[in-house]
Amino acid sequence: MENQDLRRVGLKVTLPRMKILEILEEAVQPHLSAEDIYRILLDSKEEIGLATIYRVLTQFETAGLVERHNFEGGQAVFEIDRGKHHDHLICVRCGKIVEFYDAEIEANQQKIADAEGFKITDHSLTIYGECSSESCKEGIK
Amino acid sequence: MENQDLRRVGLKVTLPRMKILEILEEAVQPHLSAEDIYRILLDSKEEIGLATIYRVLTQFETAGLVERHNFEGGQAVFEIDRGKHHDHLICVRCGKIVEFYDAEIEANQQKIADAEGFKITDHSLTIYGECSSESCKEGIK
DNA sequence: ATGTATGCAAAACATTTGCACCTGG
DNA sequence: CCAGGTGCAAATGTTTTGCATACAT
Repeated sequence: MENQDLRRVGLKVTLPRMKILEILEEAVQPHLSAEDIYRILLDSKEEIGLATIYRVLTQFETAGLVERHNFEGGQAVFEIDRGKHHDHLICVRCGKIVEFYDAEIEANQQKIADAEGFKITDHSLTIYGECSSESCKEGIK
Repeated sequence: MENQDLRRVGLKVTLPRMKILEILEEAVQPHLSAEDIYRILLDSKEEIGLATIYRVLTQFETAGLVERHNFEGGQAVFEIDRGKHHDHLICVRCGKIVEFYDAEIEANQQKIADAEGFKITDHSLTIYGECSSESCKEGIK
């Protein structure tokens, strides 16, 4: 129950926060921009200001509930943090996003950071490419 | 001689372009934002508009002369492309940037993309952490 | 009640664009 | 000369902020 998640991180349980958390948890495509969330809320007749969405997402990020990704293309996207670290493969044509995890890559990153005397706080690996799905090739998107 | 680089990619040799290319090639810290370049030009008494810098950098990127990186923190940074691909390790405290290359990571990325049916066009790996330099620890920056 | 949260509008940024003027080949 | 380049100001798109009002506890 997400109410608990909110209380646990010290945030009051309010309607905007619950709705936004719900959308992030249930989205089919879990990588959403603030604007995406705004549109989804409008579609479900919820009147929540865009400014509130940005504020809430930033609070969620600080609280560790969501991750913010700065992929190419202007808008940041947010994704619920389910505790399983992963990186992303993004199709530059259709926008499809595939998550992946590679233990060897992770290990090598650690090795490199150690060698340079860095204590890792975060890292992001994003591979851009063209996927092979039919709909993408046809440009149907 | 950078005049040749410019001609080679089909750009007229103009003062702004030469100056910007020169700055990118000679900078001690080769990862510069458009604003950084603007400031450097101002310091050397060159009156070049910020809009021109953005236009020129975008042209350079298209021509393959420079790479644009979207690290965290709003501004994109540009780096001259010397043909040697590498990734970045960035200190979140003092901003220090270390470049690295790891053949195993590269190979693993290719393996993952292949497995998902993606043809890689680009990729970016950035590790954020805290470096161990004395000046950084002391917060002198 | 009271400290927080929200909504709105305005501000703040980074980046792009329109347009009149200038310049390199 | 003339296509292309530049400077300036204005436009854009995203994200943040100030402030008065509304809400959770």
